[in-house]
Amino acid sequence: MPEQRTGAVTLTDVAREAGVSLATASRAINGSTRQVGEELRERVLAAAHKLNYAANTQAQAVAKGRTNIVGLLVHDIADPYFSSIATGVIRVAEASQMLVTLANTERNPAREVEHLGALRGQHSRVAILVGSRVSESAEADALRREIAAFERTGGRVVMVSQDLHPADTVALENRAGARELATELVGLGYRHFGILAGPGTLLTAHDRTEGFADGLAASGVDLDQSNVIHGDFTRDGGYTAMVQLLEREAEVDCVFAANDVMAVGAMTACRDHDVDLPRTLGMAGFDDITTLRDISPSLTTVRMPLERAGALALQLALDADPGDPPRVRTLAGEVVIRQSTPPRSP
Amino acid sequence: MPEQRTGAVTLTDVAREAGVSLATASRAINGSTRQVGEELRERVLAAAHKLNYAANTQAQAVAKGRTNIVGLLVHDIADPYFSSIATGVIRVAEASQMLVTLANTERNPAREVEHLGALRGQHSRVAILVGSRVSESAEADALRREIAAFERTGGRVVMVSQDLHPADTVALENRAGARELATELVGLGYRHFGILAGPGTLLTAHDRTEGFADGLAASGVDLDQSNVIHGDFTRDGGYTAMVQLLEREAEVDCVFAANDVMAVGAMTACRDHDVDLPRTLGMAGFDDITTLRDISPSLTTVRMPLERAGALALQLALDADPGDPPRVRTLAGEVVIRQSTPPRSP
DNA sequence: AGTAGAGTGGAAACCGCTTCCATATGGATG
DNA sequence: CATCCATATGGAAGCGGTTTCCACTCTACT
Repeated sequence: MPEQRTGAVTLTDVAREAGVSLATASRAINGSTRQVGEELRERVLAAAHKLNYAANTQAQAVAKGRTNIVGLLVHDIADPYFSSIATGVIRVAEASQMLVTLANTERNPAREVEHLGALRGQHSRVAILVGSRVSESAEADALRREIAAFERTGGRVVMVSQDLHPADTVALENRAGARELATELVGLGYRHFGILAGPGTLLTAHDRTEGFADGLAASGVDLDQSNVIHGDFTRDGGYTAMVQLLEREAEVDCVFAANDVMAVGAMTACRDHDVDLPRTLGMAGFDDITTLRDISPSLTTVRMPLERAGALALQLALDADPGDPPRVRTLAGEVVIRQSTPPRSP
Repeated sequence: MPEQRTGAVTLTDVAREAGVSLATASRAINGSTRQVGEELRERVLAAAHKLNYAANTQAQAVAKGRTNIVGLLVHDIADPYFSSIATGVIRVAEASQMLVTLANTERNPAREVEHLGALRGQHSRVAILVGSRVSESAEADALRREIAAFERTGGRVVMVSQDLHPADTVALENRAGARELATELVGLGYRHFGILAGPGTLLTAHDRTEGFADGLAASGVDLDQSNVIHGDFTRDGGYTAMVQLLEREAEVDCVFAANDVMAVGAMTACRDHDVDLPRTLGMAGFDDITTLRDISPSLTTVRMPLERAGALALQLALDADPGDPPRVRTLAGEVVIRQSTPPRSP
């Protein structure tokens, strides 16, 4: 019986069982450039299997100076936007034998910085930060410092959002998508728009709102700024903002919500207030989250390849050698017209 | 300039900067039973802050023989059932300074075992396995072995599902909830039921289906077994099963789906086939996932405290000392009648 | 004054693994 | 047959921390 501190089977146990040195056991099991003779290799593997050996990854990490950990920071994993992206990350991670550690930042930039520090302590090889950047520069500076510290340890940071940090980035084309959506909606006959804009400080929300406004302007449609309602970038935020918009009793024939989650909340608000969607009011969102498949009326939106964005983020980091300059991949959206915005005859 | 292998700031750097020994620096920063003099402690902390030191958690883990990692194994993080539970786990983990590593098992018991082995290699202090157990005993045996191996390393396993392994368990009361739901639906006037049952091998699906059938029997209502359709425990599975049920053209006035995700898919199938919910057909689900807030007609279901189940799972593990006998907490559901099952006059 | 005891600091051992380096072995070469 | 080189194996030195053990100082008590 091997002496036990933790009760775990160690490589020493395996080596003893197989009657070889520690070094040989290590080489046989976890591979290396060095060759191990056929017979010994098999003896070691048999011993490992017999003892049900699982290598201590922490010890490996300390010895090798690097890990197979990818840290994933999302605003809220229960939000389908983030869980789709996470799915993409996880898929690639599994294929590359990497472990994913997950944290919710709850849309708080300070927590994001804090968690990134934790990932640095963990010596994560990759950190993926998903979600909109903010416009406040104090937060951005703190993040920039922490990114630098993280990369100094040999890790790679990837942002899935706006391209404004010196790190690999999967940029989602918010402005162009929103702009195109606006154009199409005008083409369908809508003229009087309300916007559920999300928080002004979130760049994603801001870009989408601006892109949409641009599109309207380019089509010669006026936007009444007082019909632009700010609120949280969440389902509840959408609900609340929609209620506010309804209370204004403004003449609006179509509402654009800066993301689908808000749009879905807004649709429920409409239902609760006996607004007949889509007859009296058009509605459009952004992202094409999977939830939409079961929402009725089906929601017009801009489809973003979310799962792909997550997968791409990790691939970007894994392909890079440490020290390589940051790379940026831009993913475009595609407007999808559905039942929630039937053609209007003005 | 400290000599650099990885470029990371190490405790040695901090100690040198503060002019103290490694031991003192360790005691000052990461705490211990030992006291460190006020002046030295402050010098060390100042040095750590100045160098932006982040302790190498891998090295700590190796030295201490344990980690602050909780491994979370879910079937599919993009499924709101699992992401709600995950949210609960993450919340408690953050409060306890633990890191969460996440893996999707894709409803594959073999992958579950494999991942649990990986968590053992990671020396996770806690492993939380979320999701239905299966009835095949070969898989169950493999899992049992791996659980034993995991606990031998000092870790704690928690199941969120059925209580049939020697591990801490948060058991969700599927049978009673489904039974009560059946009773209430009969009370509302429904008599001819269809069931979208999920896979027969998944115990959760099985328990809910049986509980529901029990409830019908107790209320003196017959269930036509040919109206029990099996399918995947997913949104698509619900959609497909519902289509099959519709094609049978059986006389059914209410459908029970074994979980909400299936029910939501089934509702969409109904819409696509011009079935007028809830006028011509009642529909009920199970779980009360958050998505339901925005589904119309609102869905009758059995509310399970999912986020709480996740939180409880981790608490259970953290409260326990290694070697304590497994504890079981049972969480009951609560029937919630909504628009999808209006009263019927038979 | 002498000594026990508490409190504080540093040296060194250790955690489990990888990897550098030295050594032994065998075959090819002269 | 002696020499050289390539290669497999083992010994031992790290990796970055924690913790034990010991030395030392300072107080309190007889």
